Amino acid sequence: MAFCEVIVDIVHENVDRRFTYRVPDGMLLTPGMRVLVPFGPRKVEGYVISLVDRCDIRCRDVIRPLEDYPALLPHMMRLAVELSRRAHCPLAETLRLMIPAQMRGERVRPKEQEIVSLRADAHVIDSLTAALRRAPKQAQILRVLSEAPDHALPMESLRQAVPDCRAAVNALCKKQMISVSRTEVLRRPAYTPDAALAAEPQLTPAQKAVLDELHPALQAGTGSFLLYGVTGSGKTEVYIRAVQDALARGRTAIVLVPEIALTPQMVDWFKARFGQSAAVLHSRLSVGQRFDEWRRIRRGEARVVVGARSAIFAPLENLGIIIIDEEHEQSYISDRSPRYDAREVARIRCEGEGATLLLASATPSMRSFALAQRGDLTLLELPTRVHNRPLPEVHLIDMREELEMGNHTIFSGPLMEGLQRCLDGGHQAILFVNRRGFSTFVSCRSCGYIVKCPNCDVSMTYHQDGETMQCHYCGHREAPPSVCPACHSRYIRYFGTGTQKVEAEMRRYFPNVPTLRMDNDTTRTRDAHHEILGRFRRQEARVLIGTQMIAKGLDFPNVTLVGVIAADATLGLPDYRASERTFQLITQVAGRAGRAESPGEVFVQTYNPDHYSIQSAARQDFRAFYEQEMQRRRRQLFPPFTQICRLLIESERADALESTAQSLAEQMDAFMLRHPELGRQLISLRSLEPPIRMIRKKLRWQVVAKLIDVPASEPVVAKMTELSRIEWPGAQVYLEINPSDMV
DNA sequence: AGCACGCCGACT
DNA sequence: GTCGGCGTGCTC
Repeated sequence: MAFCEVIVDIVHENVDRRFTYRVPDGMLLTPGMRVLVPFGPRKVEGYVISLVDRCDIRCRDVIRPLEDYPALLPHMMRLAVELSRRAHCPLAETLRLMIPAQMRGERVRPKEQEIVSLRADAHVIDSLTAALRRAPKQAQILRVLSEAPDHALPMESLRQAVPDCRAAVNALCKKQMISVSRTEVLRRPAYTPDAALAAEPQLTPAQKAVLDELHPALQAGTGSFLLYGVTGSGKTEVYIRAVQDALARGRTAIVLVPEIALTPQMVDWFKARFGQSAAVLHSRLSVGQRFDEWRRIRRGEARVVVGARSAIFAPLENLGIIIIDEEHEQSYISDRSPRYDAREVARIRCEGEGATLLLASATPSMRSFALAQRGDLTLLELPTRVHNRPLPEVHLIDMREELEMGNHTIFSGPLMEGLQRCLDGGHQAILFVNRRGFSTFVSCRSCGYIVKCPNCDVSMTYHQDGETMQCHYCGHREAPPSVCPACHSRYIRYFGTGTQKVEAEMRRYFPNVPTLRMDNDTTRTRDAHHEILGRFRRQEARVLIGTQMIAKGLDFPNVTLVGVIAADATLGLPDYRASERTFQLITQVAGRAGRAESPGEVFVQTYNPDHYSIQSAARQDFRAFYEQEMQRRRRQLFPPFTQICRLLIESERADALESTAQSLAEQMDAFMLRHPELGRQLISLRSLEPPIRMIRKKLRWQVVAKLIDVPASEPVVAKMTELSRIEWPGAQVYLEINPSDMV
């Protein structure tokens, strides 16, 4: 008798264990296969964990396998187990990460196509067609098929060549002259090969040196590296060569990039270099395309996977290397449950599968660089740009001085002059602004009243198009008031700068210069991203104005000027990483300038010209920034020296909010009291109001624990995880670990 | 998570 | 007398 142990696809503690089912005679099951099983009164999907040959209790039969192959490879199952252990979540939750979401519930299936093929030999066709004088359709079909490659055509194409051929096809089938078979077709994303992209550039000595260090590690299937390469230093070519190295030894590779950097140009480029063996997973694929790419990987047909965060779960075997580009990006942390950090998953996969890990960035994260300093990662460097092109010259502009000199516009004198020079020289410019919209707040000059969103505790942003105020948290819109709701004065004014205002000011000072704006508002539609960048590349506009999304990865050879309108906008956020983010943003955006022959110039406008993150970004001096920031983190007990865990509570009702918060704080206190040995792991435990007290009509509160870093503090995190998973009456509780902001 | 079983209020 | 409220408990 054969039995199998199954994890049912239900995410709940109560059923987070193995259930044993009988494998009916003749049913072929292996571990990793997905099955349909009876579960109480209903049928649920499940994952076969193992096969066993005896079972003590009476058990029910597996209904059927969902696929005829194991969707989960053994090492992927081990990965799911490890992740569920670390995240304190049910195994079903992490098993779900290992397959395309649509595969569950059979919401996506393989696509099949009817293929019509000729059964007779080619040389008998002529005589046959002659015999079919009275059946011209049949004759035509035979002729078309005999001219087709392999004497076969998809039914669809045949129908195009020979309209209304159904009856004739059936007749020929009966005569056994042709046959119709069903074959699976892969839905592949459209791609037109571009020979120009396929060229192999000559490696610089620095690139060669980096690859020489990677080579032995790849050979041994070990090693974790941090590649610190300045903007424009040719990191991508290093990735490609390292992947080629892995493929050459029969192994496979994953290249993770931030979704925002997965532009069509980038996709085309990887396909040009790796052809059919590359699978590209990005958010613009259809459900079917994603599923088919996944299966191509699963079958070993694709051996290089280029994709965003979730591609870290690509079902590759024989993994040789994982490369994570723009390693510092927050987008590698999943915002949905189960929360995972793709960089952590990569580390686990590399260790478990004997692969090399390569993290890379021009602005490494504090955490990774600290690991490199400690020797847990091997530091590799590309300190100069390719072809010895200089890093752009950065001018820091003190906007307080501009104000004193009577300049009340958003452009400083030096930026204006620089823009004029750049445009006169026939070049292009990028202006970076941190906020979308026109003005960041609407306020009364006589009483100081600030218009707030009725659903959220935040100020409304004025948008020029449509003359509305918008809430960037809940999307609420309303018309701006003409008189102050508080004091009835008519002195309502708009303050702060967004992308729309910069666009308007550009029109005012440079009326004949075409501009493009790229922010959340102009990239709503499917291909808007691609389209805007395409137009800028074709020089249809001279100036590109945009938010974060233009800061990274873009490579426009004709851009010689980059302007940062308000460099300190990110500094004021309630986020221990605010300085880090500011440094990264300025450095990355500055890196967009002077990437080809003409040198670049960068203008950074700020009200805090003395701040170390702005100072070191202006000098493009990562190490100086790193040293200062690490000192501050150590002094103020912030990550990576500690771990911040926050229980965020949301509720429509103040009483439910309060009672939940109180109960959470009490339970944490009680837990700490019960475990005195954990006392020294806890730096602080506080229950306090967050900076934004309401979002979408939901009141908010937080219980924040500051802990000495893992693993000793793990039981505290486990307790907080447990508390966050409880159903709280009238309130939602979310656990965040080292949250990206504390609003 | 779902769904059944089970024990108390307002209705044909 | 029944229909239905949602509390508790189980699912191989």
